[in-house]
Amino acid sequence: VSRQRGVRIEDVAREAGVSVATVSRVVRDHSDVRDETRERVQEVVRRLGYRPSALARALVSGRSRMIALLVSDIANPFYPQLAKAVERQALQAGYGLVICNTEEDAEVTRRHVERLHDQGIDGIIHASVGLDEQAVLGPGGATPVVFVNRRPSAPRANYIVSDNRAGGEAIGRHLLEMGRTTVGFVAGPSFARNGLERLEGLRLGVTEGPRRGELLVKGGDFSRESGQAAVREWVAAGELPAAIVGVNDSVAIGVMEALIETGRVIPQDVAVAGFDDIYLASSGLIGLTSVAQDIDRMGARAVRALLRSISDPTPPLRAVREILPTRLIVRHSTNPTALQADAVA
Amino acid sequence: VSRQRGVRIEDVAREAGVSVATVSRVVRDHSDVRDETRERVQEVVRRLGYRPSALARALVSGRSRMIALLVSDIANPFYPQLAKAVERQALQAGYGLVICNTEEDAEVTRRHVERLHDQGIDGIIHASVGLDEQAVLGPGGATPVVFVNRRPSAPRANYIVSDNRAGGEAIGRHLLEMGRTTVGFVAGPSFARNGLERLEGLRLGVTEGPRRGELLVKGGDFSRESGQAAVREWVAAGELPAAIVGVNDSVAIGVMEALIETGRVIPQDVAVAGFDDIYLASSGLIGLTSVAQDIDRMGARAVRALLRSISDPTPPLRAVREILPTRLIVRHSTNPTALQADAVA
DNA sequence: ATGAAAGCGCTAACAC
DNA sequence: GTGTTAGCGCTTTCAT
Repeated sequence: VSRQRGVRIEDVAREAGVSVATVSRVVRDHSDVRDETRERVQEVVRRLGYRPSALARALVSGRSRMIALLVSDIANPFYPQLAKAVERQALQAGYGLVICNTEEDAEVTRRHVERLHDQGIDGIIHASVGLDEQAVLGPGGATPVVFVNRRPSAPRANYIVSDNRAGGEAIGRHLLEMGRTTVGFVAGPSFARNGLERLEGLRLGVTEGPRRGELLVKGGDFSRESGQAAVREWVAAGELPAAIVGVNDSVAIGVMEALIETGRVIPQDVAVAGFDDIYLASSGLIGLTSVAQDIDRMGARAVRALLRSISDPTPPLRAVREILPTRLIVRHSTNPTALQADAVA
Repeated sequence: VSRQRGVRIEDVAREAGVSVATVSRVVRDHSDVRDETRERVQEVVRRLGYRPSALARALVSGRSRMIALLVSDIANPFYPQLAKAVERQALQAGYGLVICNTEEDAEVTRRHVERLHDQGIDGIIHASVGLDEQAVLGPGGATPVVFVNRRPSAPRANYIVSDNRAGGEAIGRHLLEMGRTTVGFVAGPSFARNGLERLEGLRLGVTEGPRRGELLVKGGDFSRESGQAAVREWVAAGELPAAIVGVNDSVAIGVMEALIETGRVIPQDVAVAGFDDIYLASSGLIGLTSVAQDIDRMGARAVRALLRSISDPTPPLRAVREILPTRLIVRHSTNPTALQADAVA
């Protein structure tokens, strides 16, 4: 009936002349096994090529050693980098990683979470929480969740996010320094807190600093298209700002595209900046000024925090709440004299 | 001892006044259940919020309803798109998807495959087979594998790839038509068959057509950096071709970067083209001529083929071998008169 | 230090 | 149609 009639623990036990309990102890590095016995068992394990069934282990132990990463859209260049960081850290801790696309849809998230729960997932890292916060926090109540990238609204939830506010402020001040007094912001959807925080910071930088500027905001999502659309609307209305900031680099690239298309020169006519510092931002073809996040650190810390709350079943007294520093990378799109490739400010 | 003391099938059975077997039949939509009984059980299932444990099911049935997608590097923009296509199709069939980064490293692949096997994975789609072909085909011998994107060397393996040869040929002919007679190709690693096929096709298009050109080849990998390096070497040697083709779009973008950096104008001085037609190729900032693959179809077919060979344990008489058509998308990087955004040739 | 035995939650014969 | 039962492969008390 079974499909993978491989070597079972029982086979090892028989061959080594010990009980299954002893074999189990050996393969799990449990102490309380005489060295001689241990070596004999290990030899048999090697010889027979025994591999414990993760399935059976998970069933009996209640731990699958699998965690999940939820992202809105893996095709958004920011997420693959995060995914790699998370995978690396997870594998190192002996955990497998499942990546799920939520498509910013609470129902899709709910289905994923349900399936993951059925599969005995040990924990979830959600990088794109939005309308689906309840879907991930609610049902599998017991399953630990750590939010990254976007801050959740639940008061006791764990999160590790970047200092988007400081990043926005840095961009704002930088733009003023470059002599731009009207600054446009192409925002993200209102359910994404990182976008709101970026706007908040930008507003601070533009309107509260020693020099003052004016801030124009247009709604959008995280796509190139919404960057293009915003520019076209501004152009049509005859009120194109002297600088435009996208809620992320994709949007900023869309902004650049539409500007070029309408004959503007970047940055002479309009300066452009974004957030995330995706790999392509540094390309000589684009040279986009951007606020870089420490993705590796975010991923690594998230995994650590998650594994901690998995192994410690008691609800911790205080939730994990970390805000990682960001740094502004100034490139050609805001400063024509910036080094072609990479100038760190 | 157990962690998720949820509702068990036994609870449902007791509450509904039937045996666990009957409940099992109902939740699996098995026939041979009286309508009245079925409804009563369903009501209890709903009321108690019973969800079958995928773990227990997998253990006893030998099917985890999980498949894996292996890619060399999820940060390469081609793969996320493929991953989405595969995920969509898998979910629709009731399967979960695990994505693993092989880093082009056979040992990494081996570890992934081992872990997946331990977890009872039902099948594997490998999108980046290279030196790790044995690692994925060998040990879990029983686990079905379908290769996509890169063709495997094993004679009886299943694969679904694009017609890279035809794509290369199309680029070659197009470049000759645009008056370029010396064409450079920045190749991929020799273990990646898609790269070899692209070169083969390009050679055909450049040297065998009605018009003749000269082909120069430089080694590289699939990264932007190798595109840059190739250009720099050609420049240093004073033998920069009139057109350069990258083994993929990332390489082509690297080529463009280095050309710009050395003061060349694209396409007047040097025309550039690539493969994959990643999302960014169509950007007005880049406008890269590229050979597009039908990624959605590739993903969908791969999943279907995989699920077929999962459900039919008998080794099929003939392996699945499909070659999907590609199409050349001409943009500004080879044809200055091409429409800014998207011109399909 | 080691073994025996009781499950983990479910499916699949096989009986009725 | 429905119930009984024997596992799937392992971990984990509890004895010894």
